[in-house]
Amino acid sequence: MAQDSVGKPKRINDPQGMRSRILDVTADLFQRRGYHSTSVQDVVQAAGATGGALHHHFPTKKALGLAVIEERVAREVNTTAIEPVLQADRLKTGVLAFFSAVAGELERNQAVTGCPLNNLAVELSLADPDFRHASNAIFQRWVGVLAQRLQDDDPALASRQAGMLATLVVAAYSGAMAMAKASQSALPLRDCAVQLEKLLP
Amino acid sequence: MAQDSVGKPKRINDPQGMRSRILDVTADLFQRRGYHSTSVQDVVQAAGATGGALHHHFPTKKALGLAVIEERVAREVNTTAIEPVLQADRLKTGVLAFFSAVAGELERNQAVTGCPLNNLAVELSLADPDFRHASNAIFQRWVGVLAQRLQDDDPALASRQAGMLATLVVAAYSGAMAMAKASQSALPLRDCAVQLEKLLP
DNA sequence: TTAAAAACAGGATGACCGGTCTGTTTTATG
DNA sequence: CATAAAACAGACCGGTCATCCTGTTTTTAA
Repeated sequence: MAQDSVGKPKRINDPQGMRSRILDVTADLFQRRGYHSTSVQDVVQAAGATGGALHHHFPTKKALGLAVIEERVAREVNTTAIEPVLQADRLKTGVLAFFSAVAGELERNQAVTGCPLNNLAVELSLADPDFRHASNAIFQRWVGVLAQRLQDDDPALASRQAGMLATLVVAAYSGAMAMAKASQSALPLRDCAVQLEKLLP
Repeated sequence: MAQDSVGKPKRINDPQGMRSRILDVTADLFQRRGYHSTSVQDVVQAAGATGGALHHHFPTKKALGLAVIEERVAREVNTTAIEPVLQADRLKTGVLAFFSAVAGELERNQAVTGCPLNNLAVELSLADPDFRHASNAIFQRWVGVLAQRLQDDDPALASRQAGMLATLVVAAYSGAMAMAKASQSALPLRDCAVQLEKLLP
């Protein structure tokens, strides 16, 4: 019952937690509505924060968007698209598992919100060079890792060829997600997976 | 010198021309900046029109966006992506020519603005069901035409298989254009074309 | 010829946007 | 304990946004 003698603080300063929470809810809002349709007010409300707190951690909306891309989108691409592929016995197995996993999740959910990287890259690449570079860096890393894995699987595979194959995998996924978003169906993803299976070594 | 006896009209009413001009400049603005970053003021200025004229032809921004998708984007997909494929001797030839033509144009221009259908589909599919349906209809028609052409080329090809191949072609193109937009390079497009060549019959 | 509708003109409006600003509380530092 | 910096609170502001509104001109149709 008795309070600590120092009294209850009216506020708990948790800079890391606050910043992380803001990034989380912003990434979620961006995913569902996009960058331009999400206002900083929306973020403040959804995060249960204040304008002052938001401005302290992210002085501009652009800084917030950049942080979302570099810290949240990059992380999600890493955990959902890159790591599973690296852990599989072969790239082909991993890629197909990745496509299947995403398609399964889309079918479980009621709405297809698309690929976060693709969504923001398409919306923001021309709006600002910084956004473009941040998006492109993730694409490049993604393709690079897949290409490297292809060469690890088969050392005889030419580097150029591995890069082109990896590019197709990422492009097919991004495009299929755009089509899935428009059709609200996981079918494009599954269709592409079937075809990629025939092409990948 | 002398004016016509009926006098010079202060204004020329050209409803079709005005509507068409508005759609043209709006499609261009959407392509470069996207839907939400384009204001109706921007459209009015770029079209050399007035708020009244714009509101007369398109009472809301949504109506304008819908018309752009249904009349301009659909037309562009048709002329640049569908017709060349139908006119080629085989789908494979047409698809490769299409990829190559787009890549060539990207390399000639200084900026890669992406695929108009993909741009708007990704930005607007979740914003409004009407936008989504309009985008999806174009995707569906595109895939449908390619699949039909595949079956025409080879009557032995299963319908399901043709549909999946067509989906991959469209997805690879859309995704490659997103990557091209982020990297400001036509390379993703060329890479995907090389890989598709190996897969297409 | 005349009435009505269509095609425009252009200003007004209220909501909302991102950014700023001042002030208060908490925490780190010496 | 003292002091400064960091972390947050919350109001405020100028600008922009999409839409609406009232007129005026042109065209159609009767």
